[in-house]
Amino acid sequence: MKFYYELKHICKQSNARYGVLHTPHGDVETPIFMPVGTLATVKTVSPEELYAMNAQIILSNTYHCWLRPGEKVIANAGGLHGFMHYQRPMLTDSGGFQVFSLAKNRKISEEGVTFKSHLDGSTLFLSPEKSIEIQNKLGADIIMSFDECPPYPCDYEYMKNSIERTLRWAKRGKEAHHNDNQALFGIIQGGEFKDLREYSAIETVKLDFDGYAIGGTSVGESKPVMYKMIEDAIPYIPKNKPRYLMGVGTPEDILEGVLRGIDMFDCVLPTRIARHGAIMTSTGKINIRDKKYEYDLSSLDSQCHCYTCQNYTKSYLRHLYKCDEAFGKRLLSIHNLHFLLDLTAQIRKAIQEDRFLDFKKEFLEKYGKGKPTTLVK
RNA sequence: GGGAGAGUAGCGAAGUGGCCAAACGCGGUUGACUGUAAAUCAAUUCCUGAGGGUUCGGCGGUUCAAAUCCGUCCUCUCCCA
Repeated sequence: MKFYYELKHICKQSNARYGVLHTPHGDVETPIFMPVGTLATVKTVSPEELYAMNAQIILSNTYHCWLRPGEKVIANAGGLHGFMHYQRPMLTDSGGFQVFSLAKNRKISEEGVTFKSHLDGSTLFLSPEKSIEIQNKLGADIIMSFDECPPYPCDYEYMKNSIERTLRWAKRGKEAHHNDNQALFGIIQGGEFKDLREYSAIETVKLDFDGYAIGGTSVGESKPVMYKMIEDAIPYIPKNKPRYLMGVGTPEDILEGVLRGIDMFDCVLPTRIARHGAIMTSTGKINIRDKKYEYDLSSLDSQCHCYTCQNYTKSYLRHLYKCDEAFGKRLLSIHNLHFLLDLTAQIRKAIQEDRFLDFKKEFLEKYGKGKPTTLVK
């Protein structure tokens, strides 16, 4: 079954859209948050737990799976789905983010990127073709074009050269992609430069991908800059294609993204900060380590229906955290993931009922730190 | 009864005349984390009116200066009887 996106409804109050991604492993309702499972695992959480929290699609990563265990091992097990015992839709990132996050260990050339392995120092070469080839073997439903995620801040000339090269890489990757069961998304870059964002968007769309991502976000820029990056690119992305804001994020950023017409989000934040004791709740972020929860027999969030909140107290979760128990990290990860998944579920409902703006306002008022919300349209 | 050794901040443990309010680790208290080199990193941790004040088992001494040297007492550990 071939991938396609179905736009179902645009909220009458904003650009927020409700739609469905049809993939070989099932449908995904959008807007959606995608938990990140870099090394073929959403850290500490089982597939069954992901199903239970209604995760519809998760991410994995080309670079990391390429290094360990290697794409051959994964292909041998029937791709990521078989390997991980996970049967819902999946997306793999191309390794483009590692061009940013592992910048100290890599060198970019026209041909591709030479990495010095962060594991053993060996020299590795990732090209657009190689990234696609690996992703073909990993077998995710959606794969990403190999790009350079440029640093922030970044000067204009560097950014211009970078996006031109990323466009050439996008073309090469598309030509190397020969699996009709996998959708291929292009990635729009351009940093904070409006003209470069627009140019990158226009040229990437010309290559005709199954969906479009906005990249180079959440790399240190301020929130207004990030929101502007979205606004600069969105008008050039066809309405009948899904839009994916890469590496985002926080509840506020997801709401701001949806407001501007984003359909897909992914972020390590919920799982990472859970392992570090930080918890997202309907009334704001808390840290379970804090002493004030020592005797607190309430759940993390009275509004939450996740497994953790149904069964465990803050007092107990604090104990697990302070003892560095793996079960604590798992329970906190389940909660944070559930929180963002539930947020996107509420968002979808609000959009269908043409009250997304009202929902956004109500949510942020309760969540606190309700940053200034720019109204669009 | 005889002999040897040891007592340092919440705990462990450096320091053995001035550079010591005292390394370091743990523990405690907080903060950060946005396509995961992150079960990580950072701050803080004697009291304080922030000027200082009171500390290194207790007390007394030597010295310009003591956690560090001397005397004495207390406590603990080990060995011999």
